[in-house]
Amino acid sequence: MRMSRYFLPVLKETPAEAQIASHRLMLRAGMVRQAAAGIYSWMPLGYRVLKRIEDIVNQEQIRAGHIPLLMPTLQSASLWRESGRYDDYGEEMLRIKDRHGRDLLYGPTNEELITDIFRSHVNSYRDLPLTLYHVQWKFRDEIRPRYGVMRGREFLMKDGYNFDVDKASAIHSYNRHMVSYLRTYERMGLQAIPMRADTGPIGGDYSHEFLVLADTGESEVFFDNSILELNLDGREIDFDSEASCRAIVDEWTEPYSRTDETHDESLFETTVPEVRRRKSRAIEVGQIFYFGTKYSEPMGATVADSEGRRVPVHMGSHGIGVSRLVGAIIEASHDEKGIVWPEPVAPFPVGILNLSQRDSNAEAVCLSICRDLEAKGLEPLYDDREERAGAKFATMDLIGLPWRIVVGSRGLAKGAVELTRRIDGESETIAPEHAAERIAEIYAAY
RNA sequence: CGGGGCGUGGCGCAGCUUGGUAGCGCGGCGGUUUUGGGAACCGCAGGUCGUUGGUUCAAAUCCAAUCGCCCCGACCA
Repeated sequence: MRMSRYFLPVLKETPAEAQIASHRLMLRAGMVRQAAAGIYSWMPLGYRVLKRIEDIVNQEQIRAGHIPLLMPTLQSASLWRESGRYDDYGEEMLRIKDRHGRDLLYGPTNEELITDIFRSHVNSYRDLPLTLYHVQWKFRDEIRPRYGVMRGREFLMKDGYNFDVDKASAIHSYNRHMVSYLRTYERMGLQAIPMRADTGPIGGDYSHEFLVLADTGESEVFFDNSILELNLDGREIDFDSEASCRAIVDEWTEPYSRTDETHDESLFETTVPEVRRRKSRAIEVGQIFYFGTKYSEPMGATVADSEGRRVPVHMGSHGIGVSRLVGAIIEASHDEKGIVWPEPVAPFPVGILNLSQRDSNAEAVCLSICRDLEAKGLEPLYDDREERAGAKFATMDLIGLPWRIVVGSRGLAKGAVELTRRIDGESETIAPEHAAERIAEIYAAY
């Protein structure tokens, strides 16, 4: 993509409303524009990142055996009256009337809808287990939205729902989700720690939240430092195997890790050696629940078991804050110059800076590198603007592409271009004809 | 919802106390000179001063109402 033809409205100055790094940087990098309090338009660059994250979420869901569908944003109040949550949910739920005076709501979550779908079409234990999910916009009318997309009112969320014939099977679904979530975050370059959580308004017995450490996080967390050493590191996982999922869950839930809601100071002190006790702020980026028959009973979601008896299904729900992750990743990965995208979620894999825009040779070299990259399925962002070097560097640093290739007549005289890594500024000189190959090698690891 | 603050060109702000026909920096457009870390100069364009009503010869400025946004708190993925 030629920057001169792209739409990238970057800001040199910081808009006054931005309080935290991710919000400030998303506005400055032209990723989002606020449309109303807590509601944002996603500009092209931000949209690309959002899609990258959504893609990873989808891939990992499908890998775990979960099935995508798409439910509406607007829902009829009647199902919510059936579950009893129309009144319980409170002011946070945006209520709307249509022209006939019927009560609608902009869904803050989808348990009712999914349960309705399930009960209409699934009747036998033979159809279980089943996990359905979607990635859809939600609305929660927060009293005070803030921190940009980190706590907006409208947000994109992956929410999934598992249906199992009994508790044991539902617990496996719970474990499978935990493992799949760990994989998902790890692929985005994030270290997300599962922590025992309150079940909140959704209800139920089992719940873990996934938290990313960041000074600006809204939660206070307490954990055993040893949990930071855990990683999946691409290990093979059999999501159908209860034992294999449970082993990973055990590994991650063995070290103490809790949010302030569930923190137990004396347990913390007696079970974790002092040198490993850590306290931090963190951002919640996902949560999983097992809630048994909370919705299936009142809503009549039952299946015939192997003896022909109708039993309510055991359910769980699971959420990943897709739009929030964009902010969370920036909180976890930025410096004074701008964003530092991890490769898997970067809006473009590499930026090409032409520092000698009027040198036709430099232009030809840049275009040739672009073609080579595109042939390998990598789309670079080519800064071909009539700008001075400083402005190009500053823009590239701000938008945080993980790699940049600098092409200038000075280097070309020696037959070289410069390849630089955003995170640490480490660079190497390389022949232009090898540049694309080098980038492809780097990205092959992701 | 309680407390505080702010709405002036795309962004950041001054002007308001003490009414007199709107200004600065950045950005944009044209030109010249520049050209490896946010260039310099010249010129130009762009503003119903959030909105409505009131006071006044005259309102960005004073008064009232209203809308929007931000911060602290309670609430939350």
